[in-house]
Amino acid sequence: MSNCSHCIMKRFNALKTLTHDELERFSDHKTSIIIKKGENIMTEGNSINGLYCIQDGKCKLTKLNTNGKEQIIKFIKGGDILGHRSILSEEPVGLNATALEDMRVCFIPKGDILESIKDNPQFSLNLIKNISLQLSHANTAISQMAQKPVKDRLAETLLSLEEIFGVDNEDCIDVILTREEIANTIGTATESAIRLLSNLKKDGVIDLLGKKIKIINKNALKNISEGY
Amino acid sequence: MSNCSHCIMKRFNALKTLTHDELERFSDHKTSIIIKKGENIMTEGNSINGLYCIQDGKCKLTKLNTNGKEQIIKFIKGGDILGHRSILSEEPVGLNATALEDMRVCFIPKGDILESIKDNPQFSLNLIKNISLQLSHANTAISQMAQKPVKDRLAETLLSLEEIFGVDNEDCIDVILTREEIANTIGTATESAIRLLSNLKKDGVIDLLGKKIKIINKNALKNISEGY
DNA sequence: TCCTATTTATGACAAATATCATTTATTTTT
DNA sequence: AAAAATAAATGATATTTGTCATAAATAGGA
Repeated sequence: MSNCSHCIMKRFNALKTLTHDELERFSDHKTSIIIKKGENIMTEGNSINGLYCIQDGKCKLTKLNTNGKEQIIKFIKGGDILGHRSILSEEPVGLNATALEDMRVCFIPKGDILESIKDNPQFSLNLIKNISLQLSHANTAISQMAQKPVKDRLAETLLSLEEIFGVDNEDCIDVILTREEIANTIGTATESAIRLLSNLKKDGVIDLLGKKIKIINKNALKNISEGY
Repeated sequence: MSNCSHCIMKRFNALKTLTHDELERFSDHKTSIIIKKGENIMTEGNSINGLYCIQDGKCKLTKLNTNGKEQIIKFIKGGDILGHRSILSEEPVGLNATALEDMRVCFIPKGDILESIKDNPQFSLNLIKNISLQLSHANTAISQMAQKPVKDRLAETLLSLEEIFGVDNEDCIDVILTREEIANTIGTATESAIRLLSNLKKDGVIDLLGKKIKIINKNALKNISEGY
């Protein structure tokens, strides 16, 4: 099994402040998991007893509404970590993490994480910063959901998806989402999302190649996202 | 000037884990401030060099949208703290904190807070829990903004306002908000908020006494907030 | 206390968005 | 490769929500 000391994860996030000894301890206790597309890494309301390091693959963090609708809160990719909020706050997981494609994930038991939090102030500070940043993004999202029309939110979401996942060799946003998932991200009906995507294509702002989306005019998209 | 050791604040929040010595240190360095209705305690984008303890009074945390609209993210009252997120994440303040009425606030310099964070793991853990809880609430808010109609969100907000501020001696929700502020909380036009409030009154679910709002049928309101 | 400014309220209408129905395209299964 | 299932696209229509206009009520200042 691979060793945490050499893992790409430690280039990212809070993990980069871990010492060699801490990484060795993680290595000894970690388990590697394969999550198939559509499966959950974590499930809303469940308790969790460790930290997940995403080696490879993408997932969506969702919340099920009282009306049965799924809201996508955030996207996660290789190099991200999951579960630290729940460990720190000692509360159940608040979101579902569902694989958008097959994933490789490492699980590090809670005990090891807590030990590093106790011993390594820089590590815990970085975890706090991570959560703070998420809160800051969430507040922005509340504001935009509440006050921007669907078209603006779609434009914003497309820009943000390209930001997060980058582009493939055909310059398409490098993530495969159904139209329903896009709708569940911006908070609208699937048909509305489809219609607005078609309009953006007609206006030459984006191109649609099956499920793949290519941003053609990023400036136009930025303007739309700001209501122009 | 009053002493932190005897302050009501230490019954609440993260501050309850502070030692007597820490509180004495806070006492020596703290300043008391009066914030007049309409004034800002903190302003979006500004940096901050301490923690605010709300002794008395209410304020709103808002975000100004690119389209110039104000979104109310959260309400704050006596016993709450402000600014800890910014201190921990070493980032500018993300929200405006504007007094809804005259307020008494204590300011504790950043240095003292950071010292306690370093020395007192329980204190920093409680700060983290506070931020985590806020994140959890924010995610719920995103989901509801995105997927619930305005009427449901209004019902939800009224229940939540009563939860936060309690009721006065006439059983009215104990906070004075303009209709515009209510609209900016649920993310709708002022006229829409007014209309829906009128409807709720007509249906006997709430009563409107000037700016004061009394919840008459809490169950009906709960049902509305869940889409029934 | 009166005057003025702001806030609340309500109607009329316009725009945005959702829902339903149907067709076409794509993916998955057999 | 064909059949079945799922997803995407689009039109028609209903509903929700926003905007503008105006009147009534309330609050704040001279």
